[in-house]
Amino acid sequence: MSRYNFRASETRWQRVWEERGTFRAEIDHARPKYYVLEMFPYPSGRIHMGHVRNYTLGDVVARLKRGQGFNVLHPMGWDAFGLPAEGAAVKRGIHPGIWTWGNIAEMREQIKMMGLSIDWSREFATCDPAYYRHEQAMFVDMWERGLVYRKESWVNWDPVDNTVLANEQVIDGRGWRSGALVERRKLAQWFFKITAFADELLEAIDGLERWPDKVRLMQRNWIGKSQGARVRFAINGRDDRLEVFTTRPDTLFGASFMALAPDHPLSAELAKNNPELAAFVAECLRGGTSEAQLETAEKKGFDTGLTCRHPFMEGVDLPIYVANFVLSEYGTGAVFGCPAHDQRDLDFARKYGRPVRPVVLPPDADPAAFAVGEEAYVGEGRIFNSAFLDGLDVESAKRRAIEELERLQIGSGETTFRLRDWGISRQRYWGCPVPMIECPSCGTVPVPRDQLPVELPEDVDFTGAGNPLDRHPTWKHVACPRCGGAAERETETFDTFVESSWYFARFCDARNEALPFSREAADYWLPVDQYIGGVEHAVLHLLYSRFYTRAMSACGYLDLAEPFAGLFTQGMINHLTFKDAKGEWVEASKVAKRDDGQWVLVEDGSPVIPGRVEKMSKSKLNTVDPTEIIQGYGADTARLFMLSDSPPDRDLEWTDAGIRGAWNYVNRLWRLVEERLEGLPPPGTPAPAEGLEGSDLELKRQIHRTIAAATEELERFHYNKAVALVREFSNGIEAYKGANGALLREAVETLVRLLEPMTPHIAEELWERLGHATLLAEAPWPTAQAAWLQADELVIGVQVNGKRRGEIRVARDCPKEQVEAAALAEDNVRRAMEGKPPRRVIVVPGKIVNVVV
RNA sequence: GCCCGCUUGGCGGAACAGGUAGACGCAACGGACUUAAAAUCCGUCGGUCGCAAGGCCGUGCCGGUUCGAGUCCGGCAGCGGGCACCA
Repeated sequence: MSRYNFRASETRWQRVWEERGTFRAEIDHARPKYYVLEMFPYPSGRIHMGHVRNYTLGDVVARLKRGQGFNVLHPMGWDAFGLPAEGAAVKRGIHPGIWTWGNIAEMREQIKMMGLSIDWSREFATCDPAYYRHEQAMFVDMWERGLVYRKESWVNWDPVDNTVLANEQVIDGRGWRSGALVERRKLAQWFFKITAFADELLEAIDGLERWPDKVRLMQRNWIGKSQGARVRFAINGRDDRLEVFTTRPDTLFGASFMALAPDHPLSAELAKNNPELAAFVAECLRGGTSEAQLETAEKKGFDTGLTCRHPFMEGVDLPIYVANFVLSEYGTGAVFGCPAHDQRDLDFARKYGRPVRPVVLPPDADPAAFAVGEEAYVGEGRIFNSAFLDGLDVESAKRRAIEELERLQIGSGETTFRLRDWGISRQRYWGCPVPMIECPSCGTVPVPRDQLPVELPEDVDFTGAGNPLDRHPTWKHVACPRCGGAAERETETFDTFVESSWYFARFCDARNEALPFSREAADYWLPVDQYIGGVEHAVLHLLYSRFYTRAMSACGYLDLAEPFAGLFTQGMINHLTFKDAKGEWVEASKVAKRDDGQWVLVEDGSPVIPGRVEKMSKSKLNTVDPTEIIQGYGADTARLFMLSDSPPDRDLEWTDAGIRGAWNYVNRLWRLVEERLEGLPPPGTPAPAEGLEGSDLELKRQIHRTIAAATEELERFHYNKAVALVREFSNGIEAYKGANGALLREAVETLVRLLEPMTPHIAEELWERLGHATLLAEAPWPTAQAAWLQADELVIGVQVNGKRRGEIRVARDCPKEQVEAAALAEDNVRRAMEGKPPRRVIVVPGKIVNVVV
């Protein structure tokens, strides 16, 4: 008997699938389509275990759906723009493009080792002008439709590197690379008008039924809709008014001060003639925006000396402060403070001696005695101390207050969102150039479509500081497309999230030169039926894509609101970490456990200390290289390990024992089939369908029960349970001692067929060994026959007073009375009843009997 | 601080919608085969008492609902994640 040679088998079947074009997808209106997509990789150079898990999960879906008769689209490509390429250019003097394309070539080979059922003919990289030219064209379309605009906005500016930093790149107020103190600067930036869809993006979340609740909730919070009112306060001694947004118009009678953001226009105006205020404003603006700083920052205010009139209370004036806790970007950049019912306002009021006037009375509180101490009251209650609002509950009072504001024409109901427009300008080289030209006489002019793409110049030097495109001697100098005069090209590039916001649509028609994709292809393939990736993209990428799809629809490229009908977020891969005696991280792959349980460094036997199980990361030296695993054990083993044990949405702990467990099963499967080949009738022999009894009947039932249950678990992403079912089925086949060859063939073929989505190579190999001339990857998925799904005898537990005391065997359709009688007659049950008569007997058909004495 | 999720053997995890807790696997232990090792095969495997039959305890902790709770309800603790001067 031969031993399974995974190396030969895996390369062979990968070649066969490729040569036959087994996984090529074409539009076919005769079949239902199914689009499976995993979040495409950034070409860093090596695949990691997270990729292996991600693509294994996707491949199970793709192969299952293909078996079930769907026309499956399962593509792969490269999210190829990004900062690491520029980092490599600075560090090693390689052009970002060369570095990126080299990495793609390597990673493609690594991914291909996994034996995924991918249509490689649709592969593309987003750094290819053939891709980003369409992005530029769409950008111009969106600009023309008002979905793109340019405006001054505050950014994190690194004064050493001369570049904008994303919030994530500011660590403790300093640039992540230069270490320089980050400044807040106002800069003209390009924006996508995502807020135009804020309400729609929020409402549509309800319809994303096949998305995880967690992600839907995170998006809801991110969009952050608040309903309230805009109130215009009259300023004493001035003609203009101070506009404020509040979600609590019901507490207006509790107002005791006003607060402006440091960069509010009024703050700036007043600071001009007030050096002290100017210094205060500067101090606030300098303060970092990092979370830690905000958390510890003390509430500080500066009294401007100005006052507002209370909108409802004659003769009551409210002092106007500039305060460090007010955000200029949210609402109107100004607030009214109601200390009794807002903790932050209370802290401020206590510090600056402002009155605290409660206006919401908690249920059962005494209006005469109720006072606010160190904690603001934010709960429900009745309004008091509030003239015409007195006696109303909070919600009614909000409505009533808004009515009054509208009647007096000093305010109105308003909805605000936390969501901001998406700033996409990056002062970087390795990204898609913004296809715009600034002309001194014509203003902003888009690059004409026939001149697209605006390609990146090749001859660029990388020093790491500033924007190479801006420093390029000639690239930005162009003639204005409108007037022909001297003009300047935009030297910024897009945020790389723009590329990933529409790549799923490009896969539908990846070779299209004239268009990003044809309407026909998009209409046929989209939306993505099943999208799979890490939860770290729950907000950014998944929200941007939802916006971008709507924007593409607005421009007529397709007619679709939601790009991803189903979303699955996989867990991370964790691994044990190790440190040496000095407390330095030790590479987990160079460590082994001695027989006495001590962990040691393999090369010199020196002891190491195992630490926590943590997410695989380079810094903790606990990564495992997937290619080494695939070369050592085979892709099927690696895939099976990814699917066994841990549910796919939970974190998976990498263990050597686990990979050996998968390896052992692959080999056991091989033996299982090989040892039985001789006794099998030729392929195509009809499966026995009647007259079965004993172990034959048992096996027949297990075949169909396993088909039914495994299919269901596979469809529900319960891959660990599907693996368990299949293993149980293997155990069943191994235990079968009968001689029915046709039945055994049915069992073995079913086993192999069920395993194909998980371990496709060995399944394909065994399918051939079983005498088939056609490919398993093209074979239909088996159907469970209802007749074999139920046993005719059941084992039922019997409880006495809720404690399990025994069990009885009864026929499936045994009437209740007989079940009851059998239960009461059971020895152990009678003993537990201690001769007492049953007071009550509960019979749950097919499940349990409970005798109450 | 606010919001969400999780907590079951030595370990990963099963238990569909309240109905036999611990499927399947890993590890461990005992045995067979073998000169030996690996591989393979057979068996044991929540704790505890018992020769056994079987008993008692057991799903983070406290309480409740129910004939019956890992599952539902209330409270608490621990762990993980998201958001965070958002007015």
